[in-house]
Amino acid sequence: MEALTRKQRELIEREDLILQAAHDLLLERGYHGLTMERIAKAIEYSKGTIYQHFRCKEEVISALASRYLEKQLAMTERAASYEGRTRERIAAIGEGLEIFIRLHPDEVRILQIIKSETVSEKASEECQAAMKAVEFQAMATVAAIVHAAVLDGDLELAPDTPPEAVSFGLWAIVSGGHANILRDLPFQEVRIGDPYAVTMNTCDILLDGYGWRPLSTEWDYARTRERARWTLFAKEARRLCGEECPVRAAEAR
Amino acid sequence: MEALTRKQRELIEREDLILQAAHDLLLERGYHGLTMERIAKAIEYSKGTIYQHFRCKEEVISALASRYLEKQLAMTERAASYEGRTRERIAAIGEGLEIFIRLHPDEVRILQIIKSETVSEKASEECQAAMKAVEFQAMATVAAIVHAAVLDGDLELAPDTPPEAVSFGLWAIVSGGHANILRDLPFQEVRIGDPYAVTMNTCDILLDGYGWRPLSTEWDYARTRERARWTLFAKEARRLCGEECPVRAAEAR
DNA sequence: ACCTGAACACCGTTCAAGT
DNA sequence: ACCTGAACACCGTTCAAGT
Repeated sequence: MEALTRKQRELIEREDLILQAAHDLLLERGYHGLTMERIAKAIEYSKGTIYQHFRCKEEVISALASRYLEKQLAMTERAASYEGRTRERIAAIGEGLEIFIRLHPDEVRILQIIKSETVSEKASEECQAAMKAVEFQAMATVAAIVHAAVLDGDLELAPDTPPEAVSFGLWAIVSGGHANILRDLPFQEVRIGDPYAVTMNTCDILLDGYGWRPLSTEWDYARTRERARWTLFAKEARRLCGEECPVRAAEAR
Repeated sequence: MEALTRKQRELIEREDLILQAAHDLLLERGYHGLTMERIAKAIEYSKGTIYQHFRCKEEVISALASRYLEKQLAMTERAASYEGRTRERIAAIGEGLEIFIRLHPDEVRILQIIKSETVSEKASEECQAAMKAVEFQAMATVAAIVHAAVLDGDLELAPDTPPEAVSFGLWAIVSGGHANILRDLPFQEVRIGDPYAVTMNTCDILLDGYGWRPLSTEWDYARTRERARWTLFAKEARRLCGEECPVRAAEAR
């Protein structure tokens, strides 16, 4: 329960330096271009020092990924607190995730690097377990809302369908969709102008399929998202956009 | 238009050897355990010889992935030929993909390794373009069925929804779902007994959401899948299962 | 003409020596 | 007590020498 010693603060600071350098290298030069030597040079310490913080290169990347996952989880939980109908809260989470990936495509890309076995095969069990725990937390948050919807009577689930099946489906759409988006396939060629919007829309249609009321034909979830965007994620949203931002519109007046 | 020379046949055969060895190593020892030295030893040629076939290690893996993608595409196209309503053909494709991943989880795992930038960042442009082309072909096959459904009147799409948006959604569910399945998360803990079944069911619900007739409440798509399984994928299905196989059931009589 | 494996460059990881 | 960087092991890639 002590305050941190100067030494401890320095250690934390240095860890931040390492992770920041790793992030930059990973994006500039890719997985193979990220080397311990280059991290060391960037932070002006020797290679050996990095090993006081991390057991191996892959655990550096894992640590980065854990950070981003936690950021993502924080946004999800903030979104889950949206005040409104259960299905609106799901829409708010979707909005949060979309803002996150649009704002930090780099970090999502790093998350995908880490999820591939290429990296995880060398990271320690603890590291991986920690990451999976964060993901499960996010799934649980969504499942709790599904459960609430059932209790509210807004949603009826078949007896063999646990609430987690719904969150599994949403998660598959979002993670699968974003994975494909980041590989920048030529979407325009197939008339998919905005793959983010298509991903969100797919979630809406899925929940319509489940009969989760109010259906997207009876309720304007685009409005819900917009509201969530400016009540819960105003800071992030402002960083993200130009014209469509009410704050700038107000300034223009 | 010549028949292949003996030399050419030998080259092809050796390429098969290399890929087989790479496959085994990748699964036994992972990406970092796959080395050119070990491939060379396995095929009883020297390291240098491998470079007559492939430009670098990552292209060996790419070649493997291309093979598996083509196998997957072949199954998809076979499934697309299912005789029945448009939505049944989609169900048949789902069945084909499920059989594929159940039968060759290793190959799907390798596909995911290759899709991560870790590997693709070092593979050549041609290699990557070839892979993306195969994936797009699969998307196009599905989109064509969606289009046929619209023409049939079984499906109405909003004016801003191209058929590809539907195939994008299905693809996201299947690839996202399977990616999560292969990371073997503790699904039982959240009452998801069979994540494959949940993935397929999510696709059904999505198409219900789109209002693609007949809805899954009006038609028994489990039966459609079963029929597709035994008319189109009998060989694969037999390799896959024990009891539920009609052929064995017939033998038991 | 084709194959080999020594040689090279590079990288992750360790640890004896230095402060 | 902490940091350094030389040293080591290993791997991808090349290419001169061999058949």
